[in-house]
Amino acid sequence: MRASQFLIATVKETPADAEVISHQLMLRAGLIRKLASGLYTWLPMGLKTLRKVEKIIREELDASGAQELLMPAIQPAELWQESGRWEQYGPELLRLKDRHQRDFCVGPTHEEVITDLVRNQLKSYKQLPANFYQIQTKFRDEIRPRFGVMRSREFVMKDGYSFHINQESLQKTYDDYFNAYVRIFDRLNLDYRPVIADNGSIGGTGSHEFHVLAASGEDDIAFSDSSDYAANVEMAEAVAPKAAPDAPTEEMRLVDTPNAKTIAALVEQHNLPIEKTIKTLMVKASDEVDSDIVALLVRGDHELNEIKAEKQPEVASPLTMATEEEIRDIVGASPGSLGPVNLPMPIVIDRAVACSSDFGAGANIDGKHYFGINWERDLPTPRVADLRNVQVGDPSPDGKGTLNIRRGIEVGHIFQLGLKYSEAMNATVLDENGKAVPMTMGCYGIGVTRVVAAAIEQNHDENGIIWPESLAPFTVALVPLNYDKSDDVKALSDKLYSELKAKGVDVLLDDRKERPGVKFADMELTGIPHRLVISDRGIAAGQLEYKGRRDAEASDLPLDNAVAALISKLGQ
RNA sequence: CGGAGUAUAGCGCAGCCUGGUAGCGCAUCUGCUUUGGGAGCAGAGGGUCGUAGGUUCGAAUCCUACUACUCCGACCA
Repeated sequence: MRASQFLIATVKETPADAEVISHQLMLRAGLIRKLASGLYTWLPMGLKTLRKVEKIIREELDASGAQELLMPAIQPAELWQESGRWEQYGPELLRLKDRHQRDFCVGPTHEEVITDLVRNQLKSYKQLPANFYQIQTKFRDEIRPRFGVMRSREFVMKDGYSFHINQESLQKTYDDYFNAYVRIFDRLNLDYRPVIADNGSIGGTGSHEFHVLAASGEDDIAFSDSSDYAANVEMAEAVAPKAAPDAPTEEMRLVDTPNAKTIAALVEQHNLPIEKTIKTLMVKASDEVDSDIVALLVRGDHELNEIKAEKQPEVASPLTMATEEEIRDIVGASPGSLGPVNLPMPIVIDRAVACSSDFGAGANIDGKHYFGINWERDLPTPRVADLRNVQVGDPSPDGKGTLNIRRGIEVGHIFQLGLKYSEAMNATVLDENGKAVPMTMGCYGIGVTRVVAAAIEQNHDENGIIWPESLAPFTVALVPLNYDKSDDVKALSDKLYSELKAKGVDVLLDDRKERPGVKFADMELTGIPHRLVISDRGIAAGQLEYKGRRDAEASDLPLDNAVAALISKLGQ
């Protein structure tokens, strides 16, 4: 490609509304332009990269046995009513009516459409497993789009769906997808981790997210320092610090704590170690228990994990904190003086609380706490559960090493759906006995547009993007100086350009009538991995200047062997 | 959804408080010079000041409504 015939829409100034580096660089390098909140045009330079991501995904999925198809972006409401999600999905689902006043939505995902297709096409267990994917534009009306294409409303997603006669078959395809994702993200040169993820309300039996590690990520990932254990903090198991509490050494006593309404104040004013304090959180109860609210106890230095809390049978879903009035009605004290002693409601305690001894907690009397509380001696041990977020330094749940926590950008998610959609939508096949059975399903997503942003978060410097070759819009930039004035420079540049093109190298010839500084800055900003400078000076010396995008200094290639020497540098 | 803020040329901003008919930098166009790190000089073009209404002799400026966009929040005992 000649730069004079290609839109190079670089800008010097950083756009005011771009927060994260990838968003800033995608705008500055001329990859995207905003149309409206959460809606972006992909300019030619950005689309080249997007297509390279798609190509890698296609190659690996095709090799793993998935078949590509393409479904409509607009979907009829009937299918969503069948699955129950027309009511469940909420305002993120963009709904619209056609000229006949029939209801439709713009697809945020395609479980309903693929399930409808498969139930109509596949009738026998002999046709399973079936495994389809598409790369297609989705729309989710996000509460708050941000970070450019990282969280946009319209985005390109690879979504795959598989159908099986049993769990064993699903597990095999699930593993195939897992391995294909590993190959895809390896080829994309991303620093990523597959992590154990929440199954969400869908249930099912297994789920992994693939996270690119980056400070701007919106999820916390916990991973072991000495094994490959990694999990979303939402899911990471917090193991008990020890098997049982120590024997009591203190008497339980009622202490006046008029100014200690928070754990921090309690610790500061009463010389209590924070790990000897207990937080009592009150949430709405489910129908399972004979109470309006339930108490959840975590240690003062720990945080409640809302996902784990919501899974407790005593707790109403979605998790809702009790109001101050509700607490006062039942307990007769304010938040800030709550604790397990004499508490008239069901209690669930975290594992770390269960092995605490001589601890302090509210007395359920305003301005008073009990200190020196011990389970069994002072009150029965309530039901124990894993309720808290893991923290840095916690032991890894697999028993190997301790946990670190870093931010991650979710770029992929694989999910065992089980029978959720096939039962709701009556998607069955006949088994060996001629009996209709619902198909077991899996679904598998990659945020294609988000991958581009995530890659920039990991690969940039003060001069711009640093593309790995697998993602670069162009592999090589030819930068001639005085292309329009020097016949020698022009002849050599054109010759190199056609030779590299003939070898299949994706090359950009910067034949623009610009000063050298402009060309250098643009080639660096847009992140092209290899650069050759063609100048009269170099020609006279019999050399071409080469610089890799990550190199500190340029080096020289012999002129008579330049193409071969350059090609030997590619793919390293 | 709750809170805060912004809206003036393609981009980044000043002007608004204290009303008098719009300006700066970059970008664009023309000419000359320059040509290995986002050039210099000279000139030019480009704005219904987000939209609608109000106050006023007069509104970018004051008032009202609306719209769009941005940021913060939705872990607290």
